[in-house]
Amino acid sequence: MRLHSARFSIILGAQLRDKPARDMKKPQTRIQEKNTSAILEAALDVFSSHGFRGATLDQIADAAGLSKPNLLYYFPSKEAVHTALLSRLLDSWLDPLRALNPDGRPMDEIMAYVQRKLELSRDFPRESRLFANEILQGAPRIMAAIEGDLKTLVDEKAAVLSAWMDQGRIARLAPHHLIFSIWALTQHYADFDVQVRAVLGEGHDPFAEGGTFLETLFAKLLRP
Amino acid sequence: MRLHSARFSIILGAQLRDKPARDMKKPQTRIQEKNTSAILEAALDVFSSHGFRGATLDQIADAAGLSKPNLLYYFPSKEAVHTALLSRLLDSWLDPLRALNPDGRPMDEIMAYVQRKLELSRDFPRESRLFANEILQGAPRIMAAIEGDLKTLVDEKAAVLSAWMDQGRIARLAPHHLIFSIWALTQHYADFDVQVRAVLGEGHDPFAEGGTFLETLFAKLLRP
DNA sequence: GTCTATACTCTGATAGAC
DNA sequence: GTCTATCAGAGTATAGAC
Repeated sequence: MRLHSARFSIILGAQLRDKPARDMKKPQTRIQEKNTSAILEAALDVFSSHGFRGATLDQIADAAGLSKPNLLYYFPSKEAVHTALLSRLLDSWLDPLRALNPDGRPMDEIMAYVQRKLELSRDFPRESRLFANEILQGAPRIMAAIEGDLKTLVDEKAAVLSAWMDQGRIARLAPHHLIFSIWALTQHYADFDVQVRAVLGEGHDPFAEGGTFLETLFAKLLRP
Repeated sequence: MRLHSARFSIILGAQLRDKPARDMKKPQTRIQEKNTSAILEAALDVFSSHGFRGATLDQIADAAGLSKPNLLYYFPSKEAVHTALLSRLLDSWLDPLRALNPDGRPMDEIMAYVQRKLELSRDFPRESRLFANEILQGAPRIMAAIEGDLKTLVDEKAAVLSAWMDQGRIARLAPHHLIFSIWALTQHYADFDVQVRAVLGEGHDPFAEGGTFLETLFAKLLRP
């Protein structure tokens, strides 16, 4: 499976960076816009590598090139920064699954989904780890969205997969677990990146090799 | 795939609980032994659900039924508690892979490994999350072991898999990535437990369903 | 061995000058 | 809008009584 760095990632990248969030002050001047995104960029770095409680406003402010009170001028609290990041992320995170087309060719659609998810892991590993941190810690700030939008979307797409199975166009499998397996396999390359690289050693491109491997895996798995 | 809660888990459970760690004061009296394991039990709870920095000694001491200074009588620092947990964990964590027998029947050996890993996720989810937290945050306190023991063991077992592939006894695949896929798929059920349960809804047993799904997946994947 | 008291640092957040 | 100064609380760790 060839991962293209092209159109899809660029579009999603723009979404991940620019989509306004609910708890964010609406940017008005150019300076405000610049500072706000500097804060979110820095916060993504810090939250994704230390978790919510492990991250400090000092670290974020430093990385954003602002003073701590100045950061708190843009966001009312640490929690608000985190929420702003998560709410921007979740929506974009679901787009690849939304794009799974019930009228497409089953194999192509699923393979494209796997590929898009792997691209997300490759191009937005910090976002993946931010999400993983949140889930790992019990999803205290995101549970509603998971039980709501996420579950709704997954149920809908699981029904699509199930229909394809009924028609004998792909192998019969538990559709929800098929989706979990795509998440697990693709996100592993982002979330466990340091372990993957350490175990593979020098001279490997985990994402390229992973892409090939996953293409084979799902081809064999889905063949009716 | 039927997950048995029996012998294997009990043995590993004992290891995870009782194996002495390097940075731990050697228990001597019965009281010391009891307090030390109460601390480690409590620390596992807290570290696995909040990460290293997110965990506090207050929480751990409370959960262990001790005062904070008393906790610090048994372990010299927060870091020491964490290290004690991790070093006990890592060794036991690798046992299932060690047990992969080069002289066994390839399919049986790999399936047994998958099953054991899934049992670990089911029976020791906190340990899995402790490990995931550590890797996610860049493995600052465990990198040496990953580049050392873990890599050595994986390389060794990858060679076994590769030999089986050469003999045509299982399908040809990138052996390291095959191992990653087992880790990713089985650990997902522990690490993303709240998401899996929220998406599945009521009335599901994620681990039982996952066991069946993974058995099918690897049967199809490995068939020559 | 265990506790109370406390030292000292870090952290999130606010006040108020400019 | 941005900064310095600062507060109150939480955090790790230690001293010292018992």
